[in-house]
Amino acid sequence: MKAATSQNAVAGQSLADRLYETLRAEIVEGRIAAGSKISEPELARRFEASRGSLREALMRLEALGLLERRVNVGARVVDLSERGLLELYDVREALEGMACRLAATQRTDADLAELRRMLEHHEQQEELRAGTAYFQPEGDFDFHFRIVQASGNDLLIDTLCNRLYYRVRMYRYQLGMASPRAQRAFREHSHIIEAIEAGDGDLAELLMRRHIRASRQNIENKLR
Amino acid sequence: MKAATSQNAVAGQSLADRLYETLRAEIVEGRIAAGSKISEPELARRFEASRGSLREALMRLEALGLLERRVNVGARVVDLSERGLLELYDVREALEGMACRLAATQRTDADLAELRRMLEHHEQQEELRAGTAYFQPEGDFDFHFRIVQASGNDLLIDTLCNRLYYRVRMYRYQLGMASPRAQRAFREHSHIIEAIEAGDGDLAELLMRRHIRASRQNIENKLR
DNA sequence: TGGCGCAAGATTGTCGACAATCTGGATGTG
DNA sequence: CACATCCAGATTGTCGACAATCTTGCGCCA
Repeated sequence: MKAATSQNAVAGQSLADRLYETLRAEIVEGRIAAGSKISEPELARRFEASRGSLREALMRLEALGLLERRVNVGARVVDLSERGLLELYDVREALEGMACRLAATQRTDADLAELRRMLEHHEQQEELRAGTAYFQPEGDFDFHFRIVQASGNDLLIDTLCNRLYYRVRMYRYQLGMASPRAQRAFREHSHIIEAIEAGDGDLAELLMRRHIRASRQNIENKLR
Repeated sequence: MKAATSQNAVAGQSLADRLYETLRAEIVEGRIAAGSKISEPELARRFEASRGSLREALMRLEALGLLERRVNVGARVVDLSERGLLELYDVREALEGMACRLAATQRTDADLAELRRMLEHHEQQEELRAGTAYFQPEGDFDFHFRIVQASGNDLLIDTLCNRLYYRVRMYRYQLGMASPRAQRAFREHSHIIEAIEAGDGDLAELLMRRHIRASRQNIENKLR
């Protein structure tokens, strides 16, 4: 093993990789404001990297849909909008519905056991927090995340977990969309697992789509 | 207006943009073989560009899902597989189904007129080619393409028309999946348009999903 | 003879500099 | 006073070179 040449070197990761991950987190969490302009020289100085490596990171962020770049003008962080959030829900409804359908027939026993374990964990947390509790967003999302991975469709997994995932988190962080539908969401998750366990793809898809549509409706009501 | 500095300069396009588009076409059409390794120095010499600009094009191709890159190893064109093709159909079924549902309520009159025009055009072509005809792939895809754009959901449009589009075309070119379901596909398209015109989102989605699933089934039968 | 280690060549990652282009403010004119 | 023009500064796009890493083929040893 060689010693790391830079301070934060990780095996199998390039400098551009680390810049990409760091910037991604800063954009998702709003430390770099939505809609703000990105200055390549400024960021390069801040991270003590060359503009080339930084540009590689920026291009990956553009591919993720977190940045928009225009030739000879530069990059801007995407704007968050009510419309964009609702669009995200429609795409999730379609893709996670399909993921759920596939998971009903493609899941392994390990997938199912893991889903049950997560559900139990959520139930305990809910009991602790009693009535004031809201479904912690990360836990909810992990649940969805896990179902997608049980679908066995690599393209679907990549699209949801690598492409849309960070956009969802960005909206949650910055528009604070923690859905306060604790018991209801818990029951819906529970029914979805049952359908998956029964191998009923039609029902599993239907339930997941309803679940996501209910979230969307909940947001829509809040917004007006 | 300034004179172009390079031979093929286009306004509002960078060199990396052009390399990206050229390479994308070569990969989609199989001129650069699926699964083959990409040599940065070789391609840079071939296009008389620097490695930097070429690398930018390669990174965009990676974001498109046409290349896979590993750190310190290089880039390879993705492999085409039966499994990958079927995965693509499942994702399309979910997304185009949703696009169809949205188009039923979001379409403009211009969208509808354009869809009808395309359908008529297809009908004429089919009459000309009589029985031996097969539904020309590009025409079929343009139809799907147009419906997606009528959905009004920018995220959905981008995902299907910028991300998955080229992967679909790559499979069509290289595995030659021209579906020989001419009359049937034509009738299905016709019914889809009617559902969209009637504003019946449920039906429009159902019909589109059946349509795509039938294509998938057709491919699946052929493969065994 | 088969397998391991090592060195040479080639490839990828990173960097700093130069050229082309855009942005914003000052200036002049109707 | 409004508007078009132009210039200066800054930013982005492109390039060639150097350093780090991987691959390949050879030699050596059990």
